[in-house]
Amino acid sequence: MSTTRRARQKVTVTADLVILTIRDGELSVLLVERANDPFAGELALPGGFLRGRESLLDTARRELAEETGLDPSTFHLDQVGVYSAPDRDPRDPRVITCAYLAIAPDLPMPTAGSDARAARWSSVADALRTGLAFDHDGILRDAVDLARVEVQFTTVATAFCDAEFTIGDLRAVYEVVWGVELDKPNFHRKVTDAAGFIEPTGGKRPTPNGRPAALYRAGPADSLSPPMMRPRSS
Amino acid sequence: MSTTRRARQKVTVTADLVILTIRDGELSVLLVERANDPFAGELALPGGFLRGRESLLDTARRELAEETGLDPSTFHLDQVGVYSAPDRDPRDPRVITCAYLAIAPDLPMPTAGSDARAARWSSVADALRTGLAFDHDGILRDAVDLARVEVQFTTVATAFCDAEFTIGDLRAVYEVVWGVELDKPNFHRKVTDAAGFIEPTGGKRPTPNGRPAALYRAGPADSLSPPMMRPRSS
DNA sequence: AGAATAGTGTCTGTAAGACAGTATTTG
DNA sequence: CAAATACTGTCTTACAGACACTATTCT
Repeated sequence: MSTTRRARQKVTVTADLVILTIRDGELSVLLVERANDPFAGELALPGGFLRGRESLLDTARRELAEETGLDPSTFHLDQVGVYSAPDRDPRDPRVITCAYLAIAPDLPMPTAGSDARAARWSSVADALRTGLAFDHDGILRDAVDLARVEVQFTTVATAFCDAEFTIGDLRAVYEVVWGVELDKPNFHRKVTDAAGFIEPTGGKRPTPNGRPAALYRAGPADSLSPPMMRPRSS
Repeated sequence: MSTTRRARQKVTVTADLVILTIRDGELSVLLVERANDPFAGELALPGGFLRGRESLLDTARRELAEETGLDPSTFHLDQVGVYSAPDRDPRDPRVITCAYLAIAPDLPMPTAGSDARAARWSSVADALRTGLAFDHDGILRDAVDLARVEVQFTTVATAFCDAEFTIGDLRAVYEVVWGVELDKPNFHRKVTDAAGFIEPTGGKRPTPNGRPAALYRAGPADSLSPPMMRPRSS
């Protein structure tokens, strides 16, 4: 932290959110359609300006509550990183953003109780194919990469599920996030043996045609050791 | 990225550096003694203000060059994270910083050709015992945690070594960074089997009293799969 | 020769991956 | 009963960890 006064400048800071969920078997992200320039009419990640005496995490939590209408303390939020390229905002060369990754269950949204902007779910593949405003393509890619690593080493995969879920639900999370197929028997053994990952509730969920699946809830552990193994080709 | 103008504010942004190396068998960090308030006379991480049209990575690289007098392109730089608590700088509630981790070999410094500030190496343990200015204790802890993870999954451990190094040198890096003892034979087999991690130069380095060790250089791989296994109790 | 350090071989336990087989439901 | 889905058992292979052993240098 230099003490020279030379060339010190003030910049605008925002927090942007990558809210991921799984909808219809696809990894999906919450996007907003921009009402104003720059990039009016294009899709972008939700986000907002750092205000008052907030930390950036506070900003992210506040925006998350505004977008989803839900209690932000129920979400898992991780810092993805800072994006500070000088021309990422064409109207002001000095706007930097800090991106946060939020992982959510399949919500009954879009965004009851949100602010006026049109928010919608989009599959990550579509979003990257179509392209997003600013440098949000890169942010989204980085956030998805982070999510892939996080589900491997932590128990956040359960944050994609409802409060009660089956092992099949959890396996679907890994298959969608990693884009692979996993062996059902081995997955079952692995997650039931991982201490603190999931706990049986005692309940069962009927299946259309077959043996009902036991229900589980998230366990107390945060990290997984040994981690979930991702099939090679990382 | 909201388009409302309400409560938008400008803040001062800095990049702080956690430059780690191994000196005398201890994980060490480059610190500067602050000349001015706040925290005049205390030790802090080197850093400086975002200038002109730089990205924060540019700022970090520039500061790194100023502190070490070396070509910044030779260093490995990783973003640790953003620190934006509202009162982390007692004189201005709106100074946020982005911390970067740099990994360096044991340099012939302190800081030939650096700017006027008194820079010195300190062991990480001492730095955390004594305490640093601002929130730099927490930043240092986070950066060390990141380094511990990075050496596990990437080949950056070689960045702690000189251009040519022995397997014993590399093992010492892991032992110091992780604070553990590793089995020599197993470590040797593991790193020589890891594709692209290290390459033999053909040379040998004499030892004071014993068989000379073969010399290696860093290989082309960036990531290690399978990763280096860290003894349990993570 | 003996001490010291580098490097190899071999055994064992653990866990991942493949997959056969069993259990529990609906029609 | 057949079909479908959930779950269990077992075999194989890969690899981490322990550690005995060999190799090459110096005094």
